[in-house]
Amino acid sequence: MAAQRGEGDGVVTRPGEAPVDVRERARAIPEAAVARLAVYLRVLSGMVEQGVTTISSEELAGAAGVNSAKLRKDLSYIGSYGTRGVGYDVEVLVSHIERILGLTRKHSVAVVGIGNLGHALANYGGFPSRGFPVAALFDIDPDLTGVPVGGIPVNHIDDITTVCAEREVSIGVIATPPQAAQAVCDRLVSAGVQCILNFAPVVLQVPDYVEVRKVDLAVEMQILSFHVARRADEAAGDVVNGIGVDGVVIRP
Amino acid sequence: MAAQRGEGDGVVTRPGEAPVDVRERARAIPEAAVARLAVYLRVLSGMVEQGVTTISSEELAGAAGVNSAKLRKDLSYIGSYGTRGVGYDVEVLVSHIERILGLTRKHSVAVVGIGNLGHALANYGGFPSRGFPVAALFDIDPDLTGVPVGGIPVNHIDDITTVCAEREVSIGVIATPPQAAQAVCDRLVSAGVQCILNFAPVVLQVPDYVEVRKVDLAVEMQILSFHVARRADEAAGDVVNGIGVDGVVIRP
DNA sequence: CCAACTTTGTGCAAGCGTTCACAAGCGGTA
DNA sequence: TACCGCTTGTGAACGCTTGCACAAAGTTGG
Repeated sequence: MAAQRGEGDGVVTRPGEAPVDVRERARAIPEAAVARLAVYLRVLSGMVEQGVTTISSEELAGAAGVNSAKLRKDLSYIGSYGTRGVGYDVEVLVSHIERILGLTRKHSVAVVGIGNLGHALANYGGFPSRGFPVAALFDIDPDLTGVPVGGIPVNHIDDITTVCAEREVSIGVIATPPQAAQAVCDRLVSAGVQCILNFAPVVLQVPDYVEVRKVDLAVEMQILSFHVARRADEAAGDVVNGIGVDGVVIRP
Repeated sequence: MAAQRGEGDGVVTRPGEAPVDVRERARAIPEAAVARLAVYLRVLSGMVEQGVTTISSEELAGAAGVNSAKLRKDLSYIGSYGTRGVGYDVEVLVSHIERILGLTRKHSVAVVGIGNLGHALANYGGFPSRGFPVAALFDIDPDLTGVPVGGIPVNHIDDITTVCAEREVSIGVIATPPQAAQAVCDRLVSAGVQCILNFAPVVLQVPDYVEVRKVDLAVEMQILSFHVARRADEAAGDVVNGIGVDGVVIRP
């Protein structure tokens, strides 16, 4: 445990070759910055297509919807690849972000639960085009077994363990009803899948070494609902109390 | 600006009635806590169905996958509704969280873009059952106009403004291809929609008063990819340096 | 070659959010 | 009633993230 962090151990003490390598760097990147790097990457990919070769932090930040200082700090986590007075070379930046995000390897994806959402995910072009080929589909319904969806035949969930191991699936996507989610998750884990994207509205229990990200539509809606309510209350309440927005007093 | 926060201004100084009301409280709840409240609510709803009447912070925290201290702090933002030595009354907690999240009103939803994802969303049972009735669907394809999806006929996107205003839509969901997203967003905004849930992989430009939340599948996958890569590098690197997981030294 | 201008990379301080630790409060029991 | 054990609610410390502001470093033009 104690040997994991710090700058005085491991890599740095070795004199030869790269002094601070990707691995050491990757470890230090804040989670929040990683999420933004993915956004920058998408924006930059669009730039490449438009033939843009160079971009300043100000421009890129604007396109990504963040503060330029934050953008520069985020990029500084992955190294210094900009040119002062000029900006960043778009292609260089793209390749470095891809490297840091681990996109130089393909990550096979398995989708479990071929309902409405599962269908949408299986057909979603955004996955394969960004290095996430869908390698397997699973459902509990025997009638679906063998039926191709998005070009891939559906397997039965009893075969998750074998098929996932066989096809070297590294990311499992759970799009099942909530009741089935934990059981599916357990199977994925026992198949060696270490990363899970969970669309089912349940809190999954997994071993420490498994990374879970969840997308919960109901939660997203409720957060929006909160803002609607807050706004309505603010408008009503502020006037009632004789105080308008920004503390401006409203005469009765 | 300066009059917005603090405890010595506005509401608190008024002696009568409720001393600190919902409005003032809602404003102070951190965004992160709001997201968790929605999760607590779902867990609690499950508890109600199981007939559980009382629950401790420790139990609820476990079920929601968070630290119990964090849970208590989150609940403290909405008021003190627990009983020391006992725990929380499940139903009381549910009704207070619903009130804070603004779920006492119905929030009509419009889904724009009836492709794979749009279909899935239109048919998603989780929306109406949690107080988010789907009131309108839109697509650019004239062939889809009038066709019912999930019981609701699809309208053409040219009619967004009128239909949304008419049906009092408060939340817009964008499930279009990225190219169309900004234009659709602009229409929703001009229809008076103040909250948007965006599935398109673009950064939307909106006025300050509009709340946007985005769900970006590619970004989620890339974050997972980052963790896969980091883990692989760690394992490889640590062994190369003669140091295994948890700092255990591996003899050569 | 120098000066003026542009843009990066980063030290630092402020702001949030999380976690700890414990006093305060409640129910049960003798 | 007085005590005991349990659980909440919260002040305070800590750590992560953000935003500012500026030195460093590069380019361009003369």
